[in-house]
Amino acid sequence: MSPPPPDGAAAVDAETLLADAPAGHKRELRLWLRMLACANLIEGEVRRRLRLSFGTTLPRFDLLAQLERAGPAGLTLGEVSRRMMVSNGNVTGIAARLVAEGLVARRANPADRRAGTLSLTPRGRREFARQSAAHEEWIAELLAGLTSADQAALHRLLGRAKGGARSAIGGEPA
Amino acid sequence: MSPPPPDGAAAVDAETLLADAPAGHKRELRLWLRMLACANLIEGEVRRRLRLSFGTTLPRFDLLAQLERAGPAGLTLGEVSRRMMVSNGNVTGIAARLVAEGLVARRANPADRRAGTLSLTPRGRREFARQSAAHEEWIAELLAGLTSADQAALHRLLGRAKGGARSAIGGEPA
DNA sequence: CCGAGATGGTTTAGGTTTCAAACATCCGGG
DNA sequence: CCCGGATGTTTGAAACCTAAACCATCTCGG
Repeated sequence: MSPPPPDGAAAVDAETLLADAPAGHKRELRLWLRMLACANLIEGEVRRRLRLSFGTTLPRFDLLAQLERAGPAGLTLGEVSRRMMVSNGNVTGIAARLVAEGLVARRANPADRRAGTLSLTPRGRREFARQSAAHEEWIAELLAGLTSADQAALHRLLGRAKGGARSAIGGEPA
Repeated sequence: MSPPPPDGAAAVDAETLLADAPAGHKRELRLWLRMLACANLIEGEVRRRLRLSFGTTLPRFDLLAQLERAGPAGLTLGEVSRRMMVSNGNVTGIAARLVAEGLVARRANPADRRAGTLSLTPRGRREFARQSAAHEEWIAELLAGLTSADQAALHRLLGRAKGGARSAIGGEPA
């Protein structure tokens, strides 16, 4: 399992990781590493720009997006946690910071005294509108290397990959 | 009893986020959200399995992979940082834990007393071999929904996307 | 009414991550 | 030789993230 690594390459990233796996599933591995590198590249740039342009972070932005999308009724913490696919304890902290910044309001639910409901303040709504517009431009810019047809094909293939992964995760407790 | 990993959640995920953006670059946005969802789905499952099967984490695994690939000469902390595309301060902490666990050796460089060199211990090499084999199987399993042709096409498109993003990042300090 | 379990949230402990600032060391010019 | 800048690493603060333990409340059966 330790092939003498034919050393070389100066500019290396995660993709070069396993240039020569010995046996079977080398192709899948390379595909995965490329997908990961691509997603991390874009995500990192988005995080960087959110920080530089708005002094915020991706989790904050995502939470605001969920509330914007949910409308004036707002969401409970648990609902936000499910939609963002993160742990509930995580949402507690992010929401606390957004409330402290005045972008999100939190009020108690009279019907269920356990649940707190989050919603955007007017300022939060305004701020998210700014951020969201910039975010959309950034993504378009970062994906500008793809033609329309490329985008469609990629979208379709990723859908298939996502479905396969989801069934592999949910279906088989290997 | 906190709900199991926030994966199941039949209802909504990041993709549903912006079902109806008003204006221009909706298509790119949807593509990006799908890519992100797909990568996060797989990455999360890999993290989960690394934790359950080996009691380790993805960054630790990645660092071992870099050292394995680098061969017996090892790498400096800075070189590892560049290859993993993470900050140097980050590598300090991860390496410290791996050294404490006995999987990685750290020795001073007589030629440059600033730089520390990391390399795998025999135990580290053995342990990584186990983890790496399992990891390769997992990836193959998680991507099993794709035919060989799908994989090739996806690989090509992601390469194009990655190149475009890279040039958009490096080229224009917008 | 009352207790058991389910559900919503918070807290705690451990890791990961980044940035910025400090520190250590090397290298080159004067 | 010595000073300044470049380079390698560490440290500290703040945020994020999870899992697990815990608390508060709700719901439902008896």
